[in-house]
Amino acid sequence: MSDLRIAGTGPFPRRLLATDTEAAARRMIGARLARGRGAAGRVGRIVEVEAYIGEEDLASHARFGLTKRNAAMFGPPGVAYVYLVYGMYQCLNIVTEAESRAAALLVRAVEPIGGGDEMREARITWARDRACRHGKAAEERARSRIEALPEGRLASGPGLVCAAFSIDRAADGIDLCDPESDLRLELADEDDPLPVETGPRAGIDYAPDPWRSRPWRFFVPGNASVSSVPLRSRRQVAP
DNA sequence: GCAAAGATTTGCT
DNA sequence: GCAAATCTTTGCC
Repeated sequence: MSDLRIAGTGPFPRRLLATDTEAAARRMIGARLARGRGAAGRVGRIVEVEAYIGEEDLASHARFGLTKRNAAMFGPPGVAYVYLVYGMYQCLNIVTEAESRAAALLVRAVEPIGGGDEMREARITWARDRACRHGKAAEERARSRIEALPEGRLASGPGLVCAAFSIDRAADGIDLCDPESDLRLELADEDDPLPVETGPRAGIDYAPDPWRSRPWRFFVPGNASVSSVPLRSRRQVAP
């Protein structure tokens, strides 16, 4: 396989994100997420996203209106919205639609195409920083588990994308459409279009219908890097 | 001020 | 299949 880290496809045009979010989601499948440049650069194809559209979307962080945490969602398109979930995982979103309209795409899975070794190192570093509280044995278990992972599973979940690309809250608000940015988006390879399927979003059982059922998860069917999603509700309602 | 839950992942039963 | 880990934000007193 050739080194695609140098053969870039060009910066991702902001106007493709300023439109309605469902259209942007389809364009984002196959687009590249890039961190750094040259020999230490990391690049992958986005193969799974979820759309969160407007303050009226009761599954979205924007449902409470503008807050300190979600401020980036209310900003211009092409900017990163990064948040902490469950106290330990960071999630990367790409802001869409016009400024003041709160909408974004959650990047749920990336297929590595360059810099897989660097992603693996970043995953191990991330796990070590967390496992250090649980002793050396836990640290060692995590390291050997990550070393055994197939390259395609290094960024197959929203928290894992951020671990593999070293993304944290410091990246909140940065411009992903700026080609000079260390963390940035690039166009999809036109010669290699990917099929797109849709389904309901994951982990939003707290939201009422119709939001819970909206088919706003977009993914490449059969792609090995797509995240494994819980198949049903994990909490049962008391009788 | 304080309790509760969350756009997740991992490990154990 | 289920619960723990871990901390910010929200919602209510």
